[in-house]
Amino acid sequence: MARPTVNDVARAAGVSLATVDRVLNARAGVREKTVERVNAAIEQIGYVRDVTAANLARQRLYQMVFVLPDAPALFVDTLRDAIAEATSSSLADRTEVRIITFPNGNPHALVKSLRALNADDTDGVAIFAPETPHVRDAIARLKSDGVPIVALVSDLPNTERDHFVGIDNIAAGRTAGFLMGKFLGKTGGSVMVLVSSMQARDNVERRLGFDQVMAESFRQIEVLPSIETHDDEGATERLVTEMLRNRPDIAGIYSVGHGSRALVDVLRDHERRESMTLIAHELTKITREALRDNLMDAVVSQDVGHIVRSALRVLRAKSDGRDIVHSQERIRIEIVVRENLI
Amino acid sequence: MARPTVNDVARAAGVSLATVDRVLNARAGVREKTVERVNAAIEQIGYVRDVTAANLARQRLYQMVFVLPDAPALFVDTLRDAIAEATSSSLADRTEVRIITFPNGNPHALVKSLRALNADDTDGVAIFAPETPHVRDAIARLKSDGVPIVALVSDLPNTERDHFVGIDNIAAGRTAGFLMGKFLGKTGGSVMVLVSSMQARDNVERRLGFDQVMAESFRQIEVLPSIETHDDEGATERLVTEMLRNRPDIAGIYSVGHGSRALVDVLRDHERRESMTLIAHELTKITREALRDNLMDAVVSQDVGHIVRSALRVLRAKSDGRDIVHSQERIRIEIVVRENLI
DNA sequence: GACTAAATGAGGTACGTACCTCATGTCAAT
DNA sequence: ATTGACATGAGGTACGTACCTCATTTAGTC
Repeated sequence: MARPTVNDVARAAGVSLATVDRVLNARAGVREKTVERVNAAIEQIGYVRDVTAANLARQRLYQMVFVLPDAPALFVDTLRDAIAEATSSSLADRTEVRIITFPNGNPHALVKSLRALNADDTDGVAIFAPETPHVRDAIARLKSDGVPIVALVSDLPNTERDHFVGIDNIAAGRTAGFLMGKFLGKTGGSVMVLVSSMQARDNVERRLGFDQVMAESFRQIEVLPSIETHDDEGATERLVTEMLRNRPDIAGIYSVGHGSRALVDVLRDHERRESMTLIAHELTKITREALRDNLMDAVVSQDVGHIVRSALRVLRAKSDGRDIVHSQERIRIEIVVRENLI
Repeated sequence: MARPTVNDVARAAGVSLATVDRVLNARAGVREKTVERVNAAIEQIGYVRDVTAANLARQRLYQMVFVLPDAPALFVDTLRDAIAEATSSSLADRTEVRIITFPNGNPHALVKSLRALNADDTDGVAIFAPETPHVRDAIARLKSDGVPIVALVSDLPNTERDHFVGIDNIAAGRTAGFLMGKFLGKTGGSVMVLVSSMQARDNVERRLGFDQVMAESFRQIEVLPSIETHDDEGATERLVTEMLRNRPDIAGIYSVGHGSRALVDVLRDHERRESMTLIAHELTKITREALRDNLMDAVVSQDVGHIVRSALRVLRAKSDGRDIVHSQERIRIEIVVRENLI
């Protein structure tokens, strides 16, 4: 009944402890046939390495790095808070977390930061950044150095990142579209769409998914072209105000990007506030208050706590060459309304 | 920089390792003043016990028990699957899981099962059962034996359970009500409500929340009295079929309980299928398919995987007398629609 | 069969903590 | 001053694994 140990493996394989150790830790100097015999024994008696004992013996300290932009969007702050919270309890799993911030929209600064990292003092990197050629190169270098890398929130599919921690943004856009369609109902109307930037992969994908659903299931609703805000709050306020003045047919607003402060500010005291259906992404202080005040109807979000914990789990696993449990690492697309706000 | 150990504490407090050990493990034979000195030193140098090393030394094996009904509702199977999945990886955190099943609606069998448990071979119990006087007594006995207990899915507030792992069911009902109101829109109509049993606390609370929101925000919708199904599929089919025949004003159906198979079966080929708004609880094989097939509009759910993992974490913490991180143990009320189905 | 290189074994220490024993210290009551 | 009770110290072993050294065996080559 008791869990088998390395000594049991040694006995079962008819070799010494030292040989089992060499096999387990992939050290050289063991004949292929012996390796097989040991592995067979491991299989047969169901040995599983005691990771905690191993880490204790190894005096393992995982040194992880999060790379984030200093974008003015509140979502990034939320993410940063989640990292801070994970850090406070990370001591328990021998994980040390550093955060590197790079100026928003400055790929050179980002690349410079990434260049400072190396395999000696970092066991894993989680990156939230747009995919540019420079970033691709920097990631390739880190990978060739043997540093595990995960993309955070926005995927980097054309790089060698080991894993993507975040939601399927097309599906997130589809979800927002479905809700918009259902909420607007038979009457229909037009929908204004605000995106941060058409450079940001997640924004583009959400818009794509939104349009898909609208075309498939809600033909009575007209979706207007995207308005790019570039996270500029002043500009956004002007654009939204003007749009609302000129287009009485607008019945809904879909905020695709990571920040919705300006939009909420405009609408809070607007005369059309009551009749407007508002759907945004990411649960932050702003969207939370807007939901509570019945100003916003739904928020499509992702749990940043999960994202951070998942990123750390995946990086630790990759760093140890272990497999990950995919079902546990799937990040859900959450729908938050006034009533299930926490 | 390195994490302080017991030896550092001993040095800082000016006592021996043995005394620190006595203090840490609450063993007798240490003067009050010395205890204080050691605790001060712990505080000052920021010592945190290495739980993994401690468990290794202690050869700790957490023996946890889940107590579940054999209700025919699919949700219980889903929960059982989640426990099975958690069990497969529980080896890593020295946790052994047993499942005890009791016949649905038979409190005596349940109490008999609980009586068989004792502090010697169980370090924690997670219970999903209705709160009856017998159950209360059984729980009180276990608690007086020093066994940590958490209520699962449905709370047992009048018992001495240490914690409740599950959602706020009033809020869950409110969420369902909000969606129903939004989906039905200005036109309104009547809503049929199906509950498993008015004995089940979670069902009652959901119904309560649903009615609250309807009364507050959607006065144009008439909510009909609850229909009790007692998880009897044949009876449910008859009741629903009849109701739909007699009441052309019904525009929505809210399924409060843990099972929706019969409801889905009736509606799948029903002529009014298209015009009906359907909202149910718990993501199972049945509701999942119904969402996918556009038969159901939304499911208000709770992640059983989280519930199981959270229950185990809480029980381990209680068993060690450690505090729990409440933010991590909060179970979210999830809204699942066709587009964010995983 | 002698030589060499590679493979394996034997045995140790260490990680941070738990838990044990035995010796020695302290203090107050007698 | 002696006794006894209690407090504390010293030092050990153990948990399961990593990693080290050195000796010994084995396999392959000539």
